[in-house]
Amino acid sequence: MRVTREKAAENRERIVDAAARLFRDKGFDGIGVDAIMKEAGLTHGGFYGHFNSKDALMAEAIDCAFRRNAERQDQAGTFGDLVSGYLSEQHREDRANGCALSALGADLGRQGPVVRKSVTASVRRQVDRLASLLKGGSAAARRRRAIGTLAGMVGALTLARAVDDAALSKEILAAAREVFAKKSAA
Amino acid sequence: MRVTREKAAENRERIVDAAARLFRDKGFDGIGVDAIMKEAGLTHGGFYGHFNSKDALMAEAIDCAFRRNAERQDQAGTFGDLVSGYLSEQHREDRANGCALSALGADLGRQGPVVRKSVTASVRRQVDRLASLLKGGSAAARRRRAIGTLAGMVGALTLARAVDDAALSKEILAAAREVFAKKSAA
DNA sequence: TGTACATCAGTGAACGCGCGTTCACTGATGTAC
DNA sequence: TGTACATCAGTGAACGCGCGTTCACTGATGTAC
Repeated sequence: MRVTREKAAENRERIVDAAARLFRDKGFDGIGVDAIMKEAGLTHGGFYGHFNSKDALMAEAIDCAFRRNAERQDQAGTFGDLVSGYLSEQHREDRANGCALSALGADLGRQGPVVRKSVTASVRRQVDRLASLLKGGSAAARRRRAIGTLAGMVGALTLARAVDDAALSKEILAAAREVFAKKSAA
Repeated sequence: MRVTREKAAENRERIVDAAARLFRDKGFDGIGVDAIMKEAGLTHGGFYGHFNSKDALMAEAIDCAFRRNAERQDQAGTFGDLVSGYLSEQHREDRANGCALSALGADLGRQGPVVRKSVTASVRRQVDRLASLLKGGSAAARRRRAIGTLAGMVGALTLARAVDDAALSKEILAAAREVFAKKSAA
């Protein structure tokens, strides 16, 4: 049953959107084309009318995830707000809509060139954004501190999610907020 | 062909050892029982004489990986040495023998209770170790800084491996060393 | 505007491969005498 | 110490399932007149 071109384009978007969430939630290997299509309200057979492969979807999905998060961060005000929001328990619980770097972590380094390129662009963007919110010190020092902060954010969230003890998880986030979100001198 | 009990125990160790390296290198889903057994010099059929499931091996393998790294770190001298070593390009290249937290990252949070428990114990141990190497400030402040440092280490290595640009990867490690390895006041 | 036909988005069955797991078998080891 | 038998670590074929991918088909949309 053919649908309008408009509707088809909307379906495509829904697939990418579902994939962006499901990949972050379950990992690239934790979710199949079948489940993604079902989540998008379609059947799996139509998948290859929209994408060449699961890999191609992974690339688009991660791009989508990065774009969404970038838009959201554009709203967050200060350096401290951005870092604290990232290191919140809410973000820890919401892998599906959170930062793709911490949701997919080490697996990103094992992906193909298209995904890696997207990751690299996103890391650059996030470093620039953090650096732009810092004051004081040389530009080089601000950039160094931005990199360290991004690393701390990604690492702390990863650890807070990996650990099976609620108190320790909470402590990790709180300590990281203390260390990274404070506007101490650069 | 039966082998001596001694040889069988040694074979078991070789399986765990191979798994510990291969899982870190390729990810839990990136390597199969077949390949692990081959790496250990055996055929896949014998696997279930040693382990109940691939999951059971994952738990033992990650435990083994953590133990090895803990032993190695017992030798590293100062706080700065430990952090700099972790944030070295050599460590970045050697996923298979490096830190399991950064090698498996977000996937750890999706594992079963046995793996998670092992991860939690390792995180605790590493935080304690880092805190014990810090001087100055209250015990609580040292612990906070230890947590922040561990997060920064894991995050920076993850990012350095995820990025596809050699210069940026190098810069991330260098910046993280600058931010985290320096013995600035707590 | 209406009709006839071509197009093509989506469906659902099927394919093929990889992988975790099982099993009958082998033959060297371990044990009982 | 030597012999006979039971045990069991490892082998390799096979099973079954899931998953990425393909394909013939459907029927509504888009287009040509």
